[in-house]
Amino acid sequence: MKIGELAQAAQCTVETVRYYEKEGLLPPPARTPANFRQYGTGHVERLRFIRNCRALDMSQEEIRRLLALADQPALGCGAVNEVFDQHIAHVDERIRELEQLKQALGSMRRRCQSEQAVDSCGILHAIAEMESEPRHDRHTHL
Amino acid sequence: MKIGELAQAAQCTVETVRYYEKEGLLPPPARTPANFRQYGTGHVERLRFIRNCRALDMSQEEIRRLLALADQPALGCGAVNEVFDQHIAHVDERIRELEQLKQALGSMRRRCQSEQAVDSCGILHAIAEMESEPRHDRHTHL
DNA sequence: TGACACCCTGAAGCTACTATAGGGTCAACA
DNA sequence: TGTTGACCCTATAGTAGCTTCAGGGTGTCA
Repeated sequence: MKIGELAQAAQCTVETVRYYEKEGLLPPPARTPANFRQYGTGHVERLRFIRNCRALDMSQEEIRRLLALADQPALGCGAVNEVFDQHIAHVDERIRELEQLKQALGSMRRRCQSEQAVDSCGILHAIAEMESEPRHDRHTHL
Repeated sequence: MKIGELAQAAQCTVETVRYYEKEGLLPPPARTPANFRQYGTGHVERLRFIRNCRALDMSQEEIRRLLALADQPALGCGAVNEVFDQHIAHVDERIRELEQLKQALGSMRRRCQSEQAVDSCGILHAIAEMESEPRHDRHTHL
């Protein structure tokens, strides 16, 4: 099958397919005499796997690890579970961060109930009065 | 004050300061004869405001809107509240998305309790069996 | 005079793609 | 036979919000 069919089978665009090939997630397929990419069912499975991982918000790096593990049938799946558990932990952590953020935003929002001049807007004052802290870099991609 | 002092006052790097200038969030300051940037207290306030907004996970676009509103003291703060409320809504929505994701990941995780060969790993099978859906693009930056 | 901390510009790198430009291939139809 | 249209190709640049790097200049102290 050609790249357009493959893309449709995995519900993504042809650009994404070519991108995954360039990134080494999808192996380069055979070519027709006219230099068109030619794919088989193995490619469909692999691409769908990648897209499903992305739908679960995994990073390219996590997917790369999963694929490498899946490619070695001799292995046990302990390492797979580990990658998965780490991903779940990332999601949990991001939820906690956002819940905290929501609290902070809510209490700032309550400082401006009525419409007033911007100079005396409680929200703008609340922002200005925050303690500037060095930005803690995110350890997740979510 | 020079760029290094300004950066320290707002707990960010000098590169970030120069970046904000290039993006138009921070107005270009005067220069010394040696072409060094020279800042005053107004710059400190504005930079701290920007960094505090970023600490609240606002996008550059949201910050740009807030600054434009704050720069017009004649205005009422209704528009400010609107930007803020929209941001809160973004956070809420992202939390809901991640909660859903967490549910999905949890039920997949339960399909592989014991260590086994990767071929029969419940997690890998669960991923492979997912319905590939076209990716819905995120309407928030979070 | 040298060492060192600080400043300057411009360009490239990060993630996961998307979009664009400028071209080639192939089957069908007039 | 020519041409239209759907598809394919490569290479490059753009997105957000910075960070890092290369290759220089400036200012102060010993």
